[in-house]
Amino acid sequence: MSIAARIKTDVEARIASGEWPPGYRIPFEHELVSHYGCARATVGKALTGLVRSGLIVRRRKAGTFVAYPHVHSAVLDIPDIGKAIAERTGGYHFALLSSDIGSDDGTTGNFSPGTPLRHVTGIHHGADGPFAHEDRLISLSAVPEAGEADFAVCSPSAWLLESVPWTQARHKISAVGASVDIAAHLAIPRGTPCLLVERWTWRAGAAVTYVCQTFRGDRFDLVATFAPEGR
Amino acid sequence: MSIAARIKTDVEARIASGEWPPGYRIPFEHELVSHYGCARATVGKALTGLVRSGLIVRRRKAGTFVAYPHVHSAVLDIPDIGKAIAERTGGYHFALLSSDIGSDDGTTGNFSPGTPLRHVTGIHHGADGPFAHEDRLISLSAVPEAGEADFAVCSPSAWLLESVPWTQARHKISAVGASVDIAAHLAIPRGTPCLLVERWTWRAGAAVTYVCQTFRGDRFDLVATFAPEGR
DNA sequence: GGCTTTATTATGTCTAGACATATTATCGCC
DNA sequence: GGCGATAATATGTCTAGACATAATAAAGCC
Repeated sequence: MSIAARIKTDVEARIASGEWPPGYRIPFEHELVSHYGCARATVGKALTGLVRSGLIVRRRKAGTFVAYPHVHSAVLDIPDIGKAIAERTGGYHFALLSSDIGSDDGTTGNFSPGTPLRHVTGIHHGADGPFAHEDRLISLSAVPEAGEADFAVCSPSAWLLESVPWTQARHKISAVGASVDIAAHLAIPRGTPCLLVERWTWRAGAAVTYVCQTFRGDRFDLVATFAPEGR
Repeated sequence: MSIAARIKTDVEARIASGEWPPGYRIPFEHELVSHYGCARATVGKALTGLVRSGLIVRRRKAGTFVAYPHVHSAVLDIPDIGKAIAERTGGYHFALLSSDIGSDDGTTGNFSPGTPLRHVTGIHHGADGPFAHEDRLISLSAVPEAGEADFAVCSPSAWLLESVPWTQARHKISAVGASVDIAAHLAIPRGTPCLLVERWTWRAGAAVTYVCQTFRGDRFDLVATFAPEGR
């Protein structure tokens, strides 16, 4: 493994572990240079790579800082649901349906069996009515603070974005007909086509949260733009 | 604009214009060094950036080559439909429904009015039946060769992937109920939830193709993995 | 010819500097 | 205190080399 790659890995590990939280100023280049005993260009290469992957931001004279996590990349923009709805409809609020604490029974396959979980369901409302249903599991072993959070005040999506740095995410996007339950919550007829977005998020290899969001098909679509760097 | 950025732009322009087609061996580093009068590290930086964006591939001793275009990135993998279907179902063929030549009447908004177009529709079949419906427009001003291509032999998706380097693409993903027409072609009841993927592709700023693919919701979903470089 | 070994070569990574640039902090002035 | 000029500093970009590495081409051998 090259020196630059090692520096990258080390910095990533500290960010993933939470040792260097979002907003933290990581060591200056010259400090990393003396720590690793390499040239500044090597440190620069490692940090430039981390900027590209969105883990850090750099400002001249000020230094290099851990970026605030956000669920999007340069190519597929899946922003915070609340923001997206607010932009489209001009209003937004999250209505909590249920919230309880349990543990993974091993049947879902999303977490290791026995993992303590917070289970939250709710509805995302736009200015003109219900927009999406959300069913979320949060691992309390990965994020113990989630046990205390009041999701009636702050939606789980927004809360997690603020609090937990993620290192890996996977989305599955499919089309389904609304179930009786979901249809009632979204005020649409049963069987109406809906966009189902499932997202798994990991931090440093540990599963953090699994969410299943059902969007009204007539009111939501995902847009992905591919314009590789600088094109 | 930095020297590295200029080199990058120049190389991108030649690839986008078709002057350097897929598979073409671009000048060696030392040739670019003498052409731009800069250090090898600067050329290396520019080319490394192009590797990351998937525009070129590099092989020691052999040189640097223009990559074959593919509709995917490190994060959102939307591969060739044919391949995807073949992998999932174990078989694949494309059945041409219609093929004609016309021009943009200005109502769709996908191309400039008057652009000569080839309009193709067809069905993607897996081993166990119809899988997706495709409705495609190809700009004959951007890709004149598309006027001659026989899409009964090679599907438009595969043909375009082989022939046209793209520089920008946009996807819109939504959920819809199958229309009467589409339902008949896909052998599903009318109104069945389907995943609608629309894709616009550009080359060097010029619209190349627009495609609207309707997938059976029960047989297809998209998966996007976010694992920014090295994570 | 077919095989293995060797030399060549283009890229991959690195160093130890240099100068440019953006931004912040400080100093002096009013 | 408020404001503008100035100095300090971290990053951005670059140079001219160096050695490592992987892949190819050539040479030699059976």
